[in-house]
Amino acid sequence: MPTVTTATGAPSGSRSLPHPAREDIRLADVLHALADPMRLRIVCALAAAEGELNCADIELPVSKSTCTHHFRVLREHGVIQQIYRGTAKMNGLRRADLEELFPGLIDGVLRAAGLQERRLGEQ
Amino acid sequence: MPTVTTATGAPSGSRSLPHPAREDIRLADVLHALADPMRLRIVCALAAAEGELNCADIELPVSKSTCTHHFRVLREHGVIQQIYRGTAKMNGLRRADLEELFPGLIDGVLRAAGLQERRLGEQ
DNA sequence: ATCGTAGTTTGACATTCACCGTACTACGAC
DNA sequence: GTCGTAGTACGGTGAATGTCAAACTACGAT
Repeated sequence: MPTVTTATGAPSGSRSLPHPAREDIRLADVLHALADPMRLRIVCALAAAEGELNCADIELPVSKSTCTHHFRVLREHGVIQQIYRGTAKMNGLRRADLEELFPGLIDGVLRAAGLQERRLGEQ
Repeated sequence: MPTVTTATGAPSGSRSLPHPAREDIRLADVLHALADPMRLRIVCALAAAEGELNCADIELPVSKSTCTHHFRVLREHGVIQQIYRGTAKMNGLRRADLEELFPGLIDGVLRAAGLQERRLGEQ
């Protein structure tokens, strides 16, 4: 048998990743996704790099599988979008969708994260 | 032996509740505290009522003990402050502290919650 | 002193979470 | 084809979470 069939029947060769539609994104889910230091770092890094980053560009003090886990949480809760680009997986903030649903929220969180880092770093 | 001694040695008759100092409040903790539909409702209610509310003023579809739990999470993570006033326990948002640490954050969350409620309610 | 009201505490339970290591898959380059 | 690299999937572990019911405590009113 070929090794190609995926459980979901999705075509192999264009690995697709499920993203919630904009209208299915919930505030509590977004907050939950952001309520983890690791994921907060990821989101800050994505925001800082205006464009897309691959997973390895953000070095985190956790294992590869844990890293995958955090990126998936962010994607499934609607905070980032991920697409395969060759062998890499590029990640980007869903700024437009989040801004439309919860205007100002992400910027507020990012700003708060920056302020806290400065405060704790210099103390 | 009298029944009055509390485990912590706190004087009975002025039941005291531990609150984190402002500088100990962490963004991830605040987001985590807000990342629950029940607690979001509590916070919205407290924000709407400019002053203090006792626990029972916010009716939630959960048991009394679960309610206690959620209020404690909010307090221990620095989102609300609670004080005993006779037989009632009054709750208030720690607006000033949060505003100083994370300016605009709470308002952003509250606004997002309002927008989402309107969006989901009318659809 | 007794009672009702408001909220706590405890213990339990099912679920979820963050984390890991190992085995695996998909892709590009050689 | 074969190999290396990037990331996934699986299985597991210990801790935290949201929930409840039942017994309890503190306070004010009667």
